[in-house]
Amino acid sequence: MYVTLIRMSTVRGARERARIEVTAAIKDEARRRLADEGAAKLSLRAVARELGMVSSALYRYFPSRDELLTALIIDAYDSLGAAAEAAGAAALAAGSPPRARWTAVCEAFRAWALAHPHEYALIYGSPVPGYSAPQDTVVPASRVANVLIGIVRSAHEGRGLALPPLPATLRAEAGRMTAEFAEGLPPEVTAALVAAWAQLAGLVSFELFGQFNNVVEERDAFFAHAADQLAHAVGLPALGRP
Amino acid sequence: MYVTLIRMSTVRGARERARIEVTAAIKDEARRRLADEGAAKLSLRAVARELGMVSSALYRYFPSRDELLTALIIDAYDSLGAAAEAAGAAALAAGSPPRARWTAVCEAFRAWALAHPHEYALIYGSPVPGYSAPQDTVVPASRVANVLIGIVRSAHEGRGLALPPLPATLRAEAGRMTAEFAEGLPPEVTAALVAAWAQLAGLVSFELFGQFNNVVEERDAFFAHAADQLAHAVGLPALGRP
DNA sequence: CTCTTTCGAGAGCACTGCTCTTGCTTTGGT
DNA sequence: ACCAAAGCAAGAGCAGTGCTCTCGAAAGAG
Repeated sequence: MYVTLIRMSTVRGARERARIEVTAAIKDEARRRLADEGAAKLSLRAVARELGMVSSALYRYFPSRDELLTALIIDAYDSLGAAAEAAGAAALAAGSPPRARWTAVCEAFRAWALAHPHEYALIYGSPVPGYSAPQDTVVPASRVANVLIGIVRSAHEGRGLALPPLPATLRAEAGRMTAEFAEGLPPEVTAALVAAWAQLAGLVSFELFGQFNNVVEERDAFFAHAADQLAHAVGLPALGRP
Repeated sequence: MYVTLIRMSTVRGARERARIEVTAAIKDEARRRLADEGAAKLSLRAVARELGMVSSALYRYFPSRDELLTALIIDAYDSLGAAAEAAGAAALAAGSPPRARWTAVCEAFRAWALAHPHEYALIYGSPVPGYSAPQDTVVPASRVANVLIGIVRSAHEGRGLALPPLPATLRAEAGRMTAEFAEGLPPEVTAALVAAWAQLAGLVSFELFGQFNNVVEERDAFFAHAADQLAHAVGLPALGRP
């Protein structure tokens, strides 16, 4: 059994090695074309042409165009999640207080989105196919959220966060959400956290999708302030008062 | 000149009448197919087929598929804007205080989105074509924002809204935004309002695009609370204290 | 009644996702 | 070392797409 696991993760032969390489090459080329012209115009034939193979050969690696897009979505979630985790870890290593760590992660989120607009659109824009959310995407999708949860949790463990009580209609739901993925947090904080997560994406989406054109000019300063207000909304204490 | 204006708005002859009717029929059928299968799968040929005409004839009415989509986008903005305006006017007529009017408009926004998911995705999701935002869309696009601005402005004129001061980096920008489309509001409120507008869309988008699947179950209660918190963030006083 | 504009129909081009069949190469068991 | 099995690339082909062009008929203007 142990040996089997080892052999599963190692490269068995030239054939499997080639398959891995070709799969990666397809995804790379697809990502390049995605960055150039967006998901709508991503065509399997063009990817195959660019790779010097015929389009039908590509179906040995991805059973359909949607499956290729799903693979790109998972990679995008992982890339964005890694960026958020790195920003959180760096801020933690620098000894920043929770609120500064929160805004650092928000800034990293936005920076990644600005650097990979089409990949961001792929994951946080409108779902391109018949909006199928395969189970493979839920784990990578939760990485960003988990970073934010971790920051708020450490702040709560440190000095205790308090927010106004929830309306009666939301108390059970907030308790359930807390038990499910934010154990230890006050239910009010969990509810605020989930909302802040969506609101963060709303801010970035509006900037990226042109909704802020002719409205917001100083994007950096505007986002920094909005992210700080988001931190306030989840109960993180303001900086300056230790 | 007066006669000319009259004749511009009236129907000149059978030919123009037919053109208007056919144009409307094309948009209706396109909207129907959009609601069924989404913008990605909307095909001119299918629309023409359903209307009993040949695809090339459709190009007499819309020069390209993207132009048809743009027309649908404008209509969607107008429909959503009308829904928001109606909700705001109804709450005003009922004598509701600003904070209740704010949440009423937010609820109307969400209700419209849930009722027209693909049209919502068209305007607030990722831009489908080469992300062209024609100038024709900016006026209808601002209707929702104007309703929210109006509510906050009336609240400010009533008793004066106050929010913590802005960071220095944002003061000039907030002043510019205020002068441009929110005359009379404190700059801090204008900045919070623009952020809240994007955050509102973020909340709705997350629900609609499946990001809340397996996370938020009680969507109605969750959104109601989040919208209320948004009202708090722009400085609207809480209910219960007149 | 003419002449011009407008419109629908059809053919056609270049492209797409996807399937199926045909051979070639690598692999794993005997 | 051999040989069947599996994996693979290539090509042809199907149904569909956006869009262009030409042609004949209908409607409006003079």
